[in-house]
Amino acid sequence: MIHNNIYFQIELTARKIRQYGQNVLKQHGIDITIEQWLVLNIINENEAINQISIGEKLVKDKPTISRMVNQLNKKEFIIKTTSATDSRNVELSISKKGEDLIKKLYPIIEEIRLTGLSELSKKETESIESILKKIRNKLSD
Amino acid sequence: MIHNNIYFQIELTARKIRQYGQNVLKQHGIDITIEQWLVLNIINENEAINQISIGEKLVKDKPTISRMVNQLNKKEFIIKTTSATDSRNVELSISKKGEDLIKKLYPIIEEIRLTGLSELSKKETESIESILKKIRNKLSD
DNA sequence: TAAAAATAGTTAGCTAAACAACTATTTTTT
DNA sequence: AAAAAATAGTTGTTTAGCTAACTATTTTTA
Repeated sequence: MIHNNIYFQIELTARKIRQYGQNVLKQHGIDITIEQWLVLNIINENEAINQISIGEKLVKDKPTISRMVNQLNKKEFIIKTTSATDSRNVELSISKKGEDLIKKLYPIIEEIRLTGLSELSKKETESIESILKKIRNKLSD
Repeated sequence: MIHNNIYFQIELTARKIRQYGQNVLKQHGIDITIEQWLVLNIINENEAINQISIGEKLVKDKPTISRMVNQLNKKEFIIKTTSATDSRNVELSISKKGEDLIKKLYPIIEEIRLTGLSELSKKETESIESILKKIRNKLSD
């Protein structure tokens, strides 16, 4: 049966995590998706980063990052300018509004993380990390 | 850092699995998505099933199933009729063309499964299953 | 039995993932 | 210096997931 399939369980768990997280953000009245938060957080931690670098960190392709960055820009959480030294690159930085959101979000994101992971022992944490990595490695050979 | 986050790793692994699987299907020249295959397989194993039941098995909502079923119908892999006893329900069954595809797909799907999971020990398999379940349960409280 | 509630399915609108094709620069090669 | 290749980003298309709103039946209940 399908439910015994590990692939299915991984995908299902990923969906549940996203659903749960999105729901908590909604309850707090926050207009951002989990994925957009990941991007915003990276921009906050890396001054003048470009989109390719964000893609490398999140393992996502150029169009996906491009669209998410444009969402964040439209919502005025970030500032997007063209690099003065290489006009192919954009330089992304966080806005005041973005900083405020980040501050508001930190405890909420932490709450989301703790909710799902709080009861995992150190051993279980290490175990799932290594098994997931093993699966990814086999699929990348 | 983001890569140490278990949620991120689960989501990343789910994406890798889908990418890898989709790629193998493409290499075999097969015009179906992984998700559509899951639906097709359930229809193959459950005569006259309706869409709600498929949704329950795959833990997906009505619109998602509706669209996937319509794709399969358009590609003529299934036959979709209205139930004679309750016209709210559809009755889905596999077509000859769908049966042929299923037969062709079984070894390919098995190959995809084996590729990622072959080096997991029985203990690792049980371990990841129980940890993923634990996470899902905590998120559903 | 008539009204209300539940059920099955569809449609619309949004985000994200993946791919291909494209523009516009910058760098490398010859 | 001119041509070719590489790089950064955007746009278009398709599929899937999610929510909300909708139609059309069937079942419940008052």
